Amino acid sequence: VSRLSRESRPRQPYHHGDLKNALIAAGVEILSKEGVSGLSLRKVALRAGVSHAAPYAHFADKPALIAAISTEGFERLYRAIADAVAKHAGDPAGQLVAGCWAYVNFALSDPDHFKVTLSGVVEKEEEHPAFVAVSKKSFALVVEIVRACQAAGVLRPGSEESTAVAVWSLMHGFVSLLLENQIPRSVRGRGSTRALLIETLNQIALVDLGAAERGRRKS
Amino acid sequence: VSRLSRESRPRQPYHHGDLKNALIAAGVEILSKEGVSGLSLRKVALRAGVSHAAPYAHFADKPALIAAISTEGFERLYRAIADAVAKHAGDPAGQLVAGCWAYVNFALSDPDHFKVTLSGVVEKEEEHPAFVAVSKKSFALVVEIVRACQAAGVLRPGSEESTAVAVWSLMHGFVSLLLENQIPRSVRGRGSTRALLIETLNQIALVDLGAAERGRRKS
DNA sequence: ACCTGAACACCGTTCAAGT
DNA sequence: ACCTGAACACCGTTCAAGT
Repeated sequence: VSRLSRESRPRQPYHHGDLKNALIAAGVEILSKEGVSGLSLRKVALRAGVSHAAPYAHFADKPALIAAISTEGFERLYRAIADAVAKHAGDPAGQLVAGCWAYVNFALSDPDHFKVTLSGVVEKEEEHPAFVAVSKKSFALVVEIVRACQAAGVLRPGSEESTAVAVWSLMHGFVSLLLENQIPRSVRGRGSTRALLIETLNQIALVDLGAAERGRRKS
Repeated sequence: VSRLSRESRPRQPYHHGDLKNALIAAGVEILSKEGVSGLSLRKVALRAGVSHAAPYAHFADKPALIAAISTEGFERLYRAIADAVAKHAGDPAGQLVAGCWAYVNFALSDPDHFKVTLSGVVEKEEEHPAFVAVSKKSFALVVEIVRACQAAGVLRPGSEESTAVAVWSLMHGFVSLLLENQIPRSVRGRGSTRALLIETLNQIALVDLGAAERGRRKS
């Protein structure tokens, strides 16, 4: 009998379709709502509606689940930047600003997911190929933006990769310091987060990246 | 009798001189050796030679101890940068490079202490005035370096504070990405960490910050 | 293959009690 | 004031057992 009922629902697993992804989704949700200190495997299992030991059928341990959550976050980030780049095709300065703004926006809208994504895996990267893949893809995207900006005279000429490292470092540091409240009120109070971002990017650019925006507002 | 023995060792507390600082030191040690995941209040207490409940006489909870460890780390960082600045008095470009190198060095020599220091406190800063104080002091030091560099034509003119935010962001992002293995091998393999730092700083500087160093090597 | 329930070691925190 | 020991709720992980 049991064999027959199994054959009648051939690919339907035990509990519900896709526990692995349900666990990742539950983890992301808890992270957003309760922060990293509230993220426990037992709570994730409870939210997914399974026993506290069930996750071990899909993840070796807690760090493995966190790696999956990080990968999910990095993919979101990549898509956000890629969308920004697509929306400003043919406008390198616009791509630079929009791409960076997407980075800032992701971090501010879901700080804990961002933090886990960019500083949660650390060791044993080789065990998480999907994470490494999206990380490489993202860096390649930054290199692409930098190349277009260099050709348009928006960024200095020179090694694309070195400049990409500088741009990403500048952005990542800016966002991190923002999240950690390390940017003094005297600076933060001077304008919107977006204005502050552009002011910061202007330190590395050869043109005034805020000019287009201000022009648009005036016209 | 008990009153007499207490008067004979008047300022000698119960167990040993200064448990509060002993707990901080124990925490820093565990952090360096076992990483942030190995840092538990119970282990800290054990290492300091007291019961697991004793820390609560000095710290409200675990976050309070972590805040103290962060403050300690930030003070180390401040001293390292201040030393670098002092050693290169009258040489703004040298101060910039040496100050940034001190930052990188602290992060690489004790990654977990660095990470906890710069992204461990987060909430309720107003409850940790010593942390806020050293953070402000550090930012002021960066502003000072920036001012000297602007006067010497090493960094662009403009708002000192905005430029300081950019310099610190660049540095913090660079170090963070380095620690998280987010800088591709194709870039990291091109030279020493110091050479990579200078290449990154050059993206924001008006002069070649590596020139002095290369000149020194040749002469 | 996928999941449950009991079990173990470890953790943060509280509290009555000791000096 | 400073510290101990017992206690509680929660956690990560393992494992025999169930379907």
